[in-house]
Amino acid sequence: MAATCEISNVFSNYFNTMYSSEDPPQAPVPSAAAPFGANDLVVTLNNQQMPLESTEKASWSGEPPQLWSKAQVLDWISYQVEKNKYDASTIDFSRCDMDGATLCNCAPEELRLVFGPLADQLHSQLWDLTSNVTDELSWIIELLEKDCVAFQETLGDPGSFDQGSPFVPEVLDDGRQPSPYYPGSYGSGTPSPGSSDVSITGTGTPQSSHSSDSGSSDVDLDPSDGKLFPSDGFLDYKKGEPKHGKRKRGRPRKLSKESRECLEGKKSKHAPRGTHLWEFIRDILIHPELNEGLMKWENRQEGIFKFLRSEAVAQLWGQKKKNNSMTYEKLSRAMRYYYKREILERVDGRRLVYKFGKNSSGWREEEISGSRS
DNA sequence: TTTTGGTTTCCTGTTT
DNA sequence: CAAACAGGAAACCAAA
Repeated sequence: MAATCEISNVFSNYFNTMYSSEDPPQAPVPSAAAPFGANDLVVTLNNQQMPLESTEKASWSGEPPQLWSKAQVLDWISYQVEKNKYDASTIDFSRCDMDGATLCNCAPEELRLVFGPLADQLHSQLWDLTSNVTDELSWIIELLEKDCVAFQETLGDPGSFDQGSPFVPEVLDDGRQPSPYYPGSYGSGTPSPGSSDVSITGTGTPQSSHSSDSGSSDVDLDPSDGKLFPSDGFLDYKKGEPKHGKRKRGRPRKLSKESRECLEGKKSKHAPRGTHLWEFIRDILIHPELNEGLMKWENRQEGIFKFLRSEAVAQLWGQKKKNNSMTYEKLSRAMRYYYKREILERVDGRRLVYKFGKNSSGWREEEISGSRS
């Protein structure tokens, strides 16, 4: 039960944050490659007090603007006004009496008449929302639904998660409690905005040659792939071997009794290449509103960061790769391979702490803001 | 079809 | 003692 609620919260909050955290005033955004204005989030880094509390769901969040009611439109406008510290007295609210569809049809000039200088901001936000919501939404909803089923089935079997459920908040090592929700922002397959645009604007490092593939949309959940977390028990699947024919990637696990249970018909298809692990990590880090409790910067300038909830991050990565047996141990092995490639540098003596290396990109504030202009 | 990059999995040993 | 860290080895898979 707790787990189910947790994951629901995760995604609710994911929506809230993703769809409510639009462009800050200082940076309007041509982020075609940045789904749901992901880059926007970056610049709000220091704005800890978002107008909308992360735990509070905006009426309009998670819904395509075209479907907003008049009330939702007003909510959204109020939110924008507040977020941008805009002087609401200059807005003619009587002219805001429109539903989402009408709002979306407004030309920038019309918006300007009503909203003045805020209009461009609104228009750009609206554009982002309308163009980005759909795919992500369906992807995540599908994931959520399946997760719910799976988790509900899990509840009677507390031991199923040998790593412990990442959705149960842990006490952070700094003594803090993680946010009340599980910020599963990334796992939902954020199409790694930086992996395409940010990487390119980056340092022209070696990986940029293939970052196009890694940056391609990784919203790779084929809607027809209803077997992501099969309702007949992904937990069985997670421990087991895939269906006959193809073996699960990686070194074969030793056959356990759980494995054998899975021999019948559980999916084995792995996610197509998408975001690389380091990009996944980076993207969690550069969305501070979403990753609260998962990871944090130790030193943003130097690219030093720390895992706060290592197993949760690993689970999220596993979700993204459709591999529910991912653990921090395995994730960290992949991280260690990055040392050689200088995507990461060692940080000796500090547990769960890593540092971006010279072959990484897209995490520096300059790069991020640079890619937006 | 083969090669290759990027993991994933497993393992043993070491360090914190 | 548990959790992380290290890094070798082997396997997998998608893309080139």
